Amino acid sequence: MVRKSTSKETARKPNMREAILAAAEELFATNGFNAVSVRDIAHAAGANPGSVTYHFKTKDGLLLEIYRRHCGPMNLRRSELLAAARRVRDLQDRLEAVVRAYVVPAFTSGSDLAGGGARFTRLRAVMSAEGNEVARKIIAQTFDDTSHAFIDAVHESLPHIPRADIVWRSHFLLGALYYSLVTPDRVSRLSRGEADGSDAASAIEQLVQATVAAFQAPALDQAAPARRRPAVSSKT
Amino acid sequence: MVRKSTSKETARKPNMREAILAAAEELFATNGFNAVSVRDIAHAAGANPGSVTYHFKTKDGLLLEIYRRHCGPMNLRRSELLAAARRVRDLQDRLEAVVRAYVVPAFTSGSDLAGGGARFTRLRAVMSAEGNEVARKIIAQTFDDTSHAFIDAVHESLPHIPRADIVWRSHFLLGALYYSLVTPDRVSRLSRGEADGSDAASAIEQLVQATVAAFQAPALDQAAPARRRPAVSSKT
DNA sequence: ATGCAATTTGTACTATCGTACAAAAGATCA
DNA sequence: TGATCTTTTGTACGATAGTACAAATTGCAT
Repeated sequence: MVRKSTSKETARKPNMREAILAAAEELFATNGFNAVSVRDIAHAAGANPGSVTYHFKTKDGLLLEIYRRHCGPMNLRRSELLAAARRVRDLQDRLEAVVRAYVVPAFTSGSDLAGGGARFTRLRAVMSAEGNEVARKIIAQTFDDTSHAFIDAVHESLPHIPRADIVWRSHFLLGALYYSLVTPDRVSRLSRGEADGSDAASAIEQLVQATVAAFQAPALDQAAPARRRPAVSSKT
Repeated sequence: MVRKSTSKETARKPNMREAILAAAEELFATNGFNAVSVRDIAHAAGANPGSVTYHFKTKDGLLLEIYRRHCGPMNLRRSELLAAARRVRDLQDRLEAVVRAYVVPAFTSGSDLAGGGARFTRLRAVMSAEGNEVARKIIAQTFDDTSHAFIDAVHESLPHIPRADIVWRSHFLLGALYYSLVTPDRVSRLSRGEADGSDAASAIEQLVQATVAAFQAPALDQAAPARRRPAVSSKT
């Protein structure tokens, strides 16, 4: 194949479609859907506004395509890791492996899409916060299966914990995961430089450790504010 | 100046300013900042678009005023509860009280503002996700003191845990808290009706329980070498 | 009632939004 | 090469955005 470049290095355009998708991902993930205009995206991608319409018809269509590209690979990776985690014999180790199978694909690249894992997860976090309709539909029908599989796997390792409690705690996990990707600078700031919020490896380890402990907490067998039962040492 | 507030009917339109603030809060918290127009807000408040300009000058000014009204009372309530929590003698109980002091004001009304606690927290979550500039400035200069006080209080109860770890875990707490307010329906859906995601009391108890356990997890540097970690491929 | 300041209304201006569409440019192959 | 299809460009249109501003209205002290 003969490449004729060396003229413009402003992001070679062998595939303008990809450039638009990448630019849109980044802009949506950092500024939200409505704050970003089609012209912003086109400019960031070095493309013409009309080109966005040509490839994706509408702005919603562009968002839809971003989801379509990532959901498959990420869910595939998750179920592979989850299947491997289920085969871990030690119960304690298995729980950690299960949590890791859920967390790692969200932070790292799922396939050949360059560094797209964390970016796409951040995008999902922002769309979720904005109550984006396009995203809501895709999420419910694409990720609920994965979430149920994850919850079931956790429940297998912790059969004495009610399923509802596990749902709550896995919900907290997703919230923590999202927030870590949305405002990593807050970690750096509050730790006064002792921790780097944008270091994916640290975030994963911290999140896995904290989440495993949270899952292992005693169950809330009563919704009543009648304090805890003496599961762990209590005072008087 | 003599204020004449004899009428008990405070519902109709004695204060259009308040109605606009409440409507803006609700709309921003559910749809994001950019998705809501000044006309939307005015319509929801039963006011004229020009009235918004009159009271708050700009759309940013409106958001600023929302923050101004809530930050004070919420932080006051938090420091009161935190001070009370610090006086709990039993270390285990104290940790739970400290976490509760952080969580409860975020879910419940902080002052006379009707049911505004959860709504304002949801608003903060959405603004954080959108990377809103107005919100970012206020947050950093208003909530960092409270966050540091909270982190210090947790550290007092868990002196053997490195401060950086506590920062991470309290960051996870805030993320979980935000997400619980942003998409409570997900909890109901994934639990197949066994749990009600929009029940504030349940959310608080579940979050407190899970978070206390997460804080009590062993520190990362002592946990890592001791145990064999399940193999999981991760890239940068 | 009368006057005055505070508030609400109605409207208009400019900027920018998403999107459509025709023309230009590039690619592909008989 | 010329024909045909794909992609990019440039421009335009209607809708809606934030905001300004004058006129109309209201609330209160006199």
